[in-house]
Amino acid sequence: MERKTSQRVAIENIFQRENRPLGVEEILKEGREIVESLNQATVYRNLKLLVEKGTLKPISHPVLGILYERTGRGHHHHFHCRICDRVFELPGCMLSETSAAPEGFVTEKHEVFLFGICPACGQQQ
Amino acid sequence: MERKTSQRVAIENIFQRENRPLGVEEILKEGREIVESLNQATVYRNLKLLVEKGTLKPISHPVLGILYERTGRGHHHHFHCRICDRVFELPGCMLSETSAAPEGFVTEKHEVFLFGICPACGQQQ
DNA sequence: TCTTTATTGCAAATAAATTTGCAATATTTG
DNA sequence: CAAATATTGCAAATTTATTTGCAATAAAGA
Repeated sequence: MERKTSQRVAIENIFQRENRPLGVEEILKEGREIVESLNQATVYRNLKLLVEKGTLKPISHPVLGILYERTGRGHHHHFHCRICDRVFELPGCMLSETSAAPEGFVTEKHEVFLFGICPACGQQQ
Repeated sequence: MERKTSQRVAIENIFQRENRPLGVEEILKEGREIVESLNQATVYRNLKLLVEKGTLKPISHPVLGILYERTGRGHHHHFHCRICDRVFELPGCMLSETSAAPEGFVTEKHEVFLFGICPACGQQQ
């Protein structure tokens, strides 16, 4: 049966706390602040389990590569801050799929990636 | 000085003819129909030159990875057909950057990827 | 607490994409 | 046409991301 290890708990907590898509490197870095021995392989293994369990799903970001985000939060877009390099989920959708493509194209789904400066970084300037 | 080899010309012609973003594999496959000896390394080397020259630019597609498209065609979105796996450029933009992100986020640019069925594949069904 | 075994850390192994060394080839210019 | 050298094909080398074998560790239940 599945065991509740400190590293597994740490990884899950990081997703809860950050509440945004995270990459392996980021998870590893933050995870080591909680469990200093945390290894890359452990992160990969737990991410795989969490994806299989349906807790997380991988997304492919055009700049940052593969990130993991929590499932079950409905359609949303992604915002990438060029200052802090964090990605945020933006709930809601301002894109009309029917008018997004010309006549003849049947749009079934879409992904929107926004780039710029997040509120936290904007204030510090 | 730069030489006009058959393989270089072939690669440039493929972009002209297809008029859509292309991946290395696709370029190699089509290129070999023109110059059968065409090698992968040659494709990579020529793509690099064309990018440096400013003729092409790489885009990172969330599903297909890195594709190359011709520069100077203004802002557009990308449509990926799940039947033929081709990517098309959709000129125009139906996304309002100001309303795309909540208060506090400063959006500087964006990328939209649409997924579905292209006109050609839609007709064949 | 003891036993079972899931999980971890580490290093080595894979996988996939891209680059590079080098001899052979082909384009360009005199 | 000959000479100079940019370019190619090929295979090996890199690079980066991810996976795996294995012995050591640590949850969980009896």
